[in-house]
Amino acid sequence: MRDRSSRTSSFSVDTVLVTATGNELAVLLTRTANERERWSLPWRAQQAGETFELGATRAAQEALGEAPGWMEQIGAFGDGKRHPSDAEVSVGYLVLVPHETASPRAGYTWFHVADLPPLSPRQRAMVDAAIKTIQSRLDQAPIAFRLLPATFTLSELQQMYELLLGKRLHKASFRRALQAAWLVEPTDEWRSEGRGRPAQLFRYLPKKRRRPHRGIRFDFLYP
Amino acid sequence: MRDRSSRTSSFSVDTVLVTATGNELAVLLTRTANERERWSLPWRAQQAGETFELGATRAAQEALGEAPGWMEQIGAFGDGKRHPSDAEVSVGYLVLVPHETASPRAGYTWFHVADLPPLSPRQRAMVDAAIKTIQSRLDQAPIAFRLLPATFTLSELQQMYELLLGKRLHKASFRRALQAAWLVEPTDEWRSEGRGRPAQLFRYLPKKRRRPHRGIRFDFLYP
DNA sequence: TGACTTTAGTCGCAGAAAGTGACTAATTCG
DNA sequence: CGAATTAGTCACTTTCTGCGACTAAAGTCA
Repeated sequence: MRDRSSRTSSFSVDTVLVTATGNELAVLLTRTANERERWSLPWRAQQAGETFELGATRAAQEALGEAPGWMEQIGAFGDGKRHPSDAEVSVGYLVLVPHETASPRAGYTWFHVADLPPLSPRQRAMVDAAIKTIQSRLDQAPIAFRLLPATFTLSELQQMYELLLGKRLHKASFRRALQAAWLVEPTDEWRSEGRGRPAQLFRYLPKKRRRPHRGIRFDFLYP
Repeated sequence: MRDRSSRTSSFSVDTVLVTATGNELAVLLTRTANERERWSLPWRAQQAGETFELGATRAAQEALGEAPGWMEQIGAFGDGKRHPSDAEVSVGYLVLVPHETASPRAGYTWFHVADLPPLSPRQRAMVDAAIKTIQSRLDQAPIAFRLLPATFTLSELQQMYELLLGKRLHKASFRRALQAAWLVEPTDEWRSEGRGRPAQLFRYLPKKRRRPHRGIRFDFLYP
């Protein structure tokens, strides 16, 4: 009855693993085995009866050696564009990796997003969609915290936001907004980073109460 | 070799057509032909070499008789959940339909989102994702305008936002925010709707210049 | 006709939030 | 010790939002 049980399915799950290195975003790539000199996102042929999430988790785990902390589907990609597999359709996942745990297995390399090698057109579209997703969900999901270690200084957090937003932020304003949102709680640890006054370490505080936020925002990004 | 060549491909494109009727959102459904008494989203088996967008456009066109004005992919759905077709994967599209042009062809019926008939689990998930997409992108894409006719009064626009946001808005604040965003321009037409002072008609003004909007918003929706 | 109702559209104030520069605090370097 | 460096806070100004009260232009009804 199911006449394709012997073949793998005709679609793949691809992962865009993103981390932040210093002052740039980076994406994890691996060399394609069969094709000519090319790089590829970590991907996986979808197994029957396996959820997309599980497939993406496995692909990420294979690349990093550990399970990712945060994942979100960024859509289905196909449209005849080429892909390392012969899959008709690829489901893309954005995976955020804290820099501290960003030690890939052999064969995987981080590339700055501004300086990516050629990818298959379909995977290139996925990377672009992933970056767009990061920026558009920055104020709706704890993205910045998933790119930082479990504890961090407020300066590190601010730098992360500046990287993701692509603009400088004022220190006092940043901290005031952070306080109002109840997003972090202080630990009793401090870190001395060479020069200057030591900084207190904070951790992410998942929000219980939601602010019924004021106003209407007509901040259209599209024309 | 391709032992299913007589069949259509193993994935479908499904459309969640949404309109706003008075004070509720509605989704367009059609009866399934083969299965027992059930309703279904308009869907289409994906043709080789056809983009998802084109497939979604065709499905929408078949249901409405005209091309949709705005569309956005809401993701890939599968995970073993049942679907009217035997497709392993379905790509979902959100399609917005202005109420004025919302006259479906025979066999298609609008259902209020609060009162949907049973759907296949996969399509039910798509509808939920579509509604979520509408609300989360309300300030990033001209969603409200795609649910209204080409010209509209500001009161109609405000009612649309109130419907989509699920809360009342203050008239003066709404209009002030609207002015600041340069989203609409007045026409020289007025509409007298029975009682009361006639209202000026406005049209959507696609934005050229983007405001570099102030501040950081930590308005996390998720915990 | 003229008071009353209904809807459209605007004004201005009070209070909240964001932009900003200057300040204090704690550490390392020389 | 003083200069340099980074962390953290304060206070003032500007901008934005909530909101009530106002004017404007139509219909309704006695």
